[in-house]
Amino acid sequence: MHPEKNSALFDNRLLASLPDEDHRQVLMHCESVELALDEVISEPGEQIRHVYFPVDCFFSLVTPPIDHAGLEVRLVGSEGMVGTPLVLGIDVTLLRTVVRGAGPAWRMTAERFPEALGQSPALRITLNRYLFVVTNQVEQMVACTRFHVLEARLARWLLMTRDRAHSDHFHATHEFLALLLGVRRVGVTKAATALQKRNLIHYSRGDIRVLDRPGLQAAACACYGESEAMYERFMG
Amino acid sequence: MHPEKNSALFDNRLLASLPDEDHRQVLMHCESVELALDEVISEPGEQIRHVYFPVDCFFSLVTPPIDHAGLEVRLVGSEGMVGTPLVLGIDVTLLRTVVRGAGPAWRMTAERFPEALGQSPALRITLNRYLFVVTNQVEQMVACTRFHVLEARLARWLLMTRDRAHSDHFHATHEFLALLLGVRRVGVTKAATALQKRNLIHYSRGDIRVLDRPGLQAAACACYGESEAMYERFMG
DNA sequence: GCCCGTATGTGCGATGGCGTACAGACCAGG
DNA sequence: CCTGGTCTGTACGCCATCGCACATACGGGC
Repeated sequence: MHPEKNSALFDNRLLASLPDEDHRQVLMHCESVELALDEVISEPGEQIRHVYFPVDCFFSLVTPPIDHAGLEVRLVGSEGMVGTPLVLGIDVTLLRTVVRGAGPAWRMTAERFPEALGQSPALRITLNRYLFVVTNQVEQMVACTRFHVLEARLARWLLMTRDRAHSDHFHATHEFLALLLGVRRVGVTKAATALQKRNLIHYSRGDIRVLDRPGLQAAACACYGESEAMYERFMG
Repeated sequence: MHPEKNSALFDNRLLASLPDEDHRQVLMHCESVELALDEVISEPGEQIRHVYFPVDCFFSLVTPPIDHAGLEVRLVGSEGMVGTPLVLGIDVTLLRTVVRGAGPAWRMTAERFPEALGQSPALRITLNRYLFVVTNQVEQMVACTRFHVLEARLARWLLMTRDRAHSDHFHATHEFLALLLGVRRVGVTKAATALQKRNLIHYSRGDIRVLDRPGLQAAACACYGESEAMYERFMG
């Protein structure tokens, strides 16, 4: 665990935005769990058994491989939830969900979740809004992935991960990043080297550190800011 | 209008799947409208005034331009609806919606829509499922746009449009296709020429005709089949 | 029947990413 | 302290697409 991290400072933002009464009621349905790095929460086509409200951990949601390997389409941290299909009453997921940052989360069983939704209109409204935002972020990502060069996409990913890790310091090898971004490992090495040479980041054997956040944001595509702004506009 | 087309044969699939009673009730809230080619239904950020259930017309939903021009992320015909954010209780859209195939649709005002949703649980369930499918199709599209070459993507687009136009014959210039697919016009010309040389399609000055559907499907990426299969699995 | 605008075809150098191969660098465990 | 595995750096030819420029082709309107 990184010393600069203090989980007690965080809560899940979706739950925190609820009125106290609803907040308490929802948490009564939840249990507190500690998630381990690289733990697989779901495989494509599987039934959803729990929804997760990350407190100080985060997840990577990856498309199933069809022709090629998968591709990361969402990064979910304490600003979101895992198990969104259940908000629509659907109990399967078509994405692979992996823990990318270890830490605590609230967890609710899929059986209890509809009950919680029924009890708290505020929860319903919040999660509906969240679904809207996420959907639009993914739509945006289609364009981002199409138009933006790897270096900018990598910078964006680093910023998004930094935010969700609540730390400038986190873990990901070039090999792994290549899988998430849908490019060759060598491509990541080149892009990462470029960012490092500009003193925006430092890395070594999977150990990544963001040195210059504003600089990194300048190197990233506008999608980063757009995406955050969209969240704040509808959820903030 | 194309002679091979007969609108009376079609209905909106989402509405058609409802129990008779619900179907009738929903239609009572609707008015029948005839949409014209290139009519703009919404611009990014605008308030939604109507939802549309296409009967024999179809729409193109395009992301807002950020760095680059937009990019088509959805094609909606009689298998779907326009105005999906309202299903989540949100009355703005962040996409540009344009009529790509003229024809009839059912239309309901944004004010009446929540009422209709409340009256018919079957409608609610159907539209929730539809949202789930669409979301996953867009996620898939991130990967498709990333990995597949233009010729395959073009073939896929032609097949999807053919299905939604209910005809092998429809209209789109290379210039326009380039905008939707996020590539140069010249790229579309090259890809389309290749498909034409293989006798899969014929085109001339924006007039496109699919000659060999199975052949075109073989030329398209697997995403086409996957996408259709996903719809059938959850909506069929 | 000519003309002009729209649509399509072609050419050329540049570039970002691909696939593969191999070399160095670092760390943990025997 | 050596060794083997993991991670990172570099090299080379190839390909899809880019950006730009220009050439042809078709067809409706005067």
